[in-house]
Amino acid sequence: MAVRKLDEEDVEGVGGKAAVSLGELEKSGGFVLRIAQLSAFERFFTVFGESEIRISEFTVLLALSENPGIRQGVLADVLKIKWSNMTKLVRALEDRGLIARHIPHDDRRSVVLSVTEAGKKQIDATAEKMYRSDREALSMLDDAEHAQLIALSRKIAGWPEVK
Amino acid sequence: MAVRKLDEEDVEGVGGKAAVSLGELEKSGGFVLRIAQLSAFERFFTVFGESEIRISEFTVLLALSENPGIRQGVLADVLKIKWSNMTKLVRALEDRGLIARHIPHDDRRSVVLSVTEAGKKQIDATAEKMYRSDREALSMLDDAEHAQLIALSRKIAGWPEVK
DNA sequence: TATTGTTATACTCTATAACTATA
DNA sequence: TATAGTTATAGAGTATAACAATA
Repeated sequence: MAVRKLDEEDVEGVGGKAAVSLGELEKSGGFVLRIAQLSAFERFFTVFGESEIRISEFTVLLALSENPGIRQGVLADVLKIKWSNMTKLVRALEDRGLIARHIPHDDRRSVVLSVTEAGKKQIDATAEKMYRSDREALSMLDDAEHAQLIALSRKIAGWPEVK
Repeated sequence: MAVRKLDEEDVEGVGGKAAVSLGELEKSGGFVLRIAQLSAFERFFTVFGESEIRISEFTVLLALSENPGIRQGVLADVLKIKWSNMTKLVRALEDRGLIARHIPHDDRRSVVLSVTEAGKKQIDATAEKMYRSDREALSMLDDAEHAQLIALSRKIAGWPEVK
C-alpha cells in the first residue's frame, strides 16, 4: 500500500476563501457571539479612529456621568472590570484631571468617583462621535434588528428587561 | 461661598448595587454586545471548567475537522486570528500530535492542516461537553431567541444568511 | 512584486493573590 | 472577620514589523 500523497487531492477547493464551513460550531451561540463582537469592534475602531482617550476609559467616564458619586467597585462590577484593573483605569483618568476621587465619611474604605469639568468637556467632545461610529459599525442591521440585538444582549448580561 | 462637602450628600443611594443606569450607553449596540459576550464567556468557563485544551485551540481543531486540508491563513482569517498568532497556536497543536502540517506541491509557500487520529479523539472527548456548556451559558434564551442571536451575529460578522 | 507563513517583540487585557485600611 | 480598594505580577490575547521562501 503506497503512502498517499495527501497534499494535492485533499486541498482542492478548500484553499480558496469561499467555501469554509464551521459545521456545528456555527450553531454555538457563544462562538458566533464572540465573532460578532470582534467584527463589530474591528469596524468600530476603523470608524472611530484614533482618539486621546481609550474606549474602556471613555466608557467609565460616561457611566460615571450617569451615576455621579458611584462607588468604584460597584462601577467595576457593572462594567465587568476587575477591581485591580479598575484601580489603574481610574488612576489614569484622575491623572488627566477627568475624574475626581472622594473618600466618603460614612465608609472610609470606599472610593467615590465623579466627573470633573474637564471630564464633562471630554464627554461632549467624544460622545456623539462614539455613538455615530457605534451605529455605523452595526449598519448592516436595520432598526428592528438593532433593537433585537440590544434586547438579547441585555438578557444574556442579566440586565432588567425594559429600561 | 463655602467649599461644599461632596462626600456625603452626593453618595446617598448610589453606593448600593441596585440603581445603576448607564444612560445612552445602554443603547449602544457595540457596548451591550460586548457585555453580553463577556457574560456568556464567564458563564461558559464556569460550566466548562478546566480542560487540557484551550478554547481557542479547540475551536481551531473543530474548524479544521470541518475543513480538512484548509490552508492555515484561510482558517486564521475566518476565525479572526492574526497569522503571526496562528503560527503559535498551530505549533502548539502539532506539538501535542493533534494536527499535522503539510506543504502542498502546487504552492510550496502555503501550509495545509489536517486533524490526526489523536486530534479526532480529543474532539470526541470534548465536543459534546463544549456544546452543552455553551447552551447552558445561554440558558436564559429560549430556542427562538437563541436562533435570533445566531442570525443577528452572523449578520454582524458578515456571514451568509442561511447557511 | 505579491503572497504565505514565521519570528521577535511589545502592548493591552485579564486574572490572581497578598496586602492595607477600615468596618 | 468581612469588605473596599491597592499593589505586584503573571499570563493570555492581540498587534506590528521585519524577514524567508515561494509564486
